[in-house]
Amino acid sequence: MIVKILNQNTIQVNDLNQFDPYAILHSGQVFRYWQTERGWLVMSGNHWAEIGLNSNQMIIKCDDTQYFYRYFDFATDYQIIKQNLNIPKLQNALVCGGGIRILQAEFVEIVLSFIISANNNIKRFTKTINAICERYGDMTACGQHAFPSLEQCAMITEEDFKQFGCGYRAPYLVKAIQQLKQLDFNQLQKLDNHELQRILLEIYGVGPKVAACIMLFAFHRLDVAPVDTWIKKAIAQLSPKEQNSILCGPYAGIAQQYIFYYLQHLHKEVL
DNA sequence: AGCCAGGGACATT
DNA sequence: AATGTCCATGGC
Repeated sequence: MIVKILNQNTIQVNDLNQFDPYAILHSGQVFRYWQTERGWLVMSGNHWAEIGLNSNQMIIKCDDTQYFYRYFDFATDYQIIKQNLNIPKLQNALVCGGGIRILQAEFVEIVLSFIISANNNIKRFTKTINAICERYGDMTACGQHAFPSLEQCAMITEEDFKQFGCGYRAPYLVKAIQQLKQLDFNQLQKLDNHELQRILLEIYGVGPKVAACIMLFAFHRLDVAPVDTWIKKAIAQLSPKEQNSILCGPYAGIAQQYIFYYLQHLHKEVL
C-alpha cells in the first residue's frame, strides 16, 4: 500500500518513491500551497492538508482523509505507470519528477485558475488567485482562505477581477462563472474525452490548452496532455514519432507533467 | 528595456 | 481549416 489511513485526520505515506510533495506542488497543477516549518500546506477548494515529516515518517494531517485520498490519487500505483512510460527521451524527466502524482482538484477552482493562467506566468497569477481567495473565500481552520464557492464567485465583478490583476481575462471570468452554474461536474464525468472537451471549449476563456488542463487536473483524464509554450519548445526538437510517443497514449498527461516539471526545475537551477 | 508567461477571442484569408 | 493580431501586466 502506498499509504495507510491512521485516523480521520491523518494519512501515513509509506512509498516515497511515488509521492514527492515538492515535485507535485511545483508541477503546475495547483497553485494554493505554502511552505511551513515541517513541510507544505495545501488548499483545495475549502479543504486543507499539511504534509510533513513526523519522526522520520511522511504524514499528511488534513480536514478530511477521504477527500485527500482521492485528491492525491492514492488508489493509483504510479510505479506501474512509470514502468509503462519507457520512452527513452523521457527518462531524465522521469528521474527528476518520479514522485509526481496527478491530483484530482476542484472543477471550479481549476477552470478559473487556468483561465487566469492564460498567457500569464505562474508567479504572477498565483498572486492573483490568492488575492481573490483572501477577499472572497471563507477563512478556514488552517489559517488560509478557501477558494470561493461558485456562489461567492458569482458576486465578483469584472472591475474586481481587474483590480486583482486579471487584466483582459476579467470579462472571461465573469461569463465563465455564469456558464459554470449551468454545468454539473457529476454529469460531465460521464462524458468521453471528445464530448467533454466540446463542452469545456464552450466556456468563455477556455481554449484547447486550458480545456486539456481541466480534463487532466479536475477530471483525471490521464491520457490528455496540455501543450503550453514550455512543452511546445521542448518537443519541437523531437521527431514526429517521438512527439507522438509522448503526447499520445494512455498516460500522455502524466508524461507531459514529468516534462513540464523537469523544465521548470532546470529553469530554476539556471537562475 | 524588452521579452516572456501552463493562450484565447476574434477577424481575415 | 489555417493563420494573424491583439490583449493587461508583472517577473525577469
